[in-house]
Amino acid sequence: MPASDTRAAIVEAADRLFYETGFASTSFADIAAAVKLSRGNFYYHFKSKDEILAAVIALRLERTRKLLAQWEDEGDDAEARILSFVGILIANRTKIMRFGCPVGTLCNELAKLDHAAGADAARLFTLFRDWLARQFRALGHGEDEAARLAMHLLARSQGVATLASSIGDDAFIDAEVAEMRSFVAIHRCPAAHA
Amino acid sequence: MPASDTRAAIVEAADRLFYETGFASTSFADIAAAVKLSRGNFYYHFKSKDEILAAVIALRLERTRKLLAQWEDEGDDAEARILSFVGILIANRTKIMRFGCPVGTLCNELAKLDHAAGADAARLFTLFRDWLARQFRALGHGEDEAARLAMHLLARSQGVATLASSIGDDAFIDAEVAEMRSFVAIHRCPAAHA
DNA sequence: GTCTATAGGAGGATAGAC
DNA sequence: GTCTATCCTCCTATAGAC
Repeated sequence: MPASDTRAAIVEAADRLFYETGFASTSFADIAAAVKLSRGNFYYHFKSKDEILAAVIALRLERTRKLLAQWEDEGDDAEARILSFVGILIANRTKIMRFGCPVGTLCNELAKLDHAAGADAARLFTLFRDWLARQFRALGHGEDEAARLAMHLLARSQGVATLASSIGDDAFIDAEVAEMRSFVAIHRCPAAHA
Repeated sequence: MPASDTRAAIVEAADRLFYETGFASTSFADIAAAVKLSRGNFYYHFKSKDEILAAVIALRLERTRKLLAQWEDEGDDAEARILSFVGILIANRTKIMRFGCPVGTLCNELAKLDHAAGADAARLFTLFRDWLARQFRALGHGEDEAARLAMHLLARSQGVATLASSIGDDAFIDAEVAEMRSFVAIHRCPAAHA
């Protein structure tokens, strides 16, 4: 197999394992086993665990950018685009209920490890934040208000993910998503709530 | 030193370390060093890491019950009591910005480890949830609505904690707490938003 | 109740054959 | 590019002296 394919398979497996079992608790042996590679050969592709983490974060950043670009294309208007964001709680509900949000849980873990990559992982959040802020701007909100609304929506989706995976109440996600949708509807027109 | 004192010191140190560096990343040696105890002696008090975790969760449950009872005593009315809950984001802001919420991050970690104690840790959440629900009931809300409002407020505080520790924007906490306070004010009277 | 010493194993990382 | 073999460190856990 070409090196780039093996490398991609490693990053893919690490991405999944870091999400499902955590960064600290995932060993080289776990990743090697997932891609059916010997531990020794592993180091031909990655010199350290931090290097794999960097690659995983880079992969997630790239995928997030593509996802946001896709929502940008598909959404008829800014409101529809924001609702695409809200919808990931429903689309990914099964995994979220088991493992929480991939972004939030990784950031939490890296913060506790005092890991240098924590700042890079947080860029996943700012990607969503800035994109959401642009959508609220498009709805007619001022710059500061749009930024606030973006952070607010991001925080709410995070809270839902954490509680859903902790308490595991299925109806809770539906209720919160419904509330978030009406929140978006209310903020469709800046004049309506000023 | 009596065994109970040493034991209490161990649980105290483990509580802090599990919060600040995570459960999986905290070793026996770390805890032993924190209480200035040899690793060997450690096993006189606790047979396994899971036993310490159980003790830490029990300690947190006990402290949470006391905290809720205190808020119950101090708050003049249900609204004031709910605002005590909202206020922990301000009171603990420094630690939250560095390590997130002690409850949420522990539950996240145990979920990924598929650890049996995850259910016990989640009881920390349900303690807050049930207490909040009772306060909303006291404000005149129906049982289902009170439960929903409780989960909603819990989710929002979780989201704020996660984003605050990830992105680290200081003004964000203030803004969100202000919004939560007005949310509570709006739901002071069920008739006002029915 | 506390210590030192140590067993046994897992994890990160490297060397060198093929 | 992939393998096996190996080193070293750190961790959980135990044994036994004091």
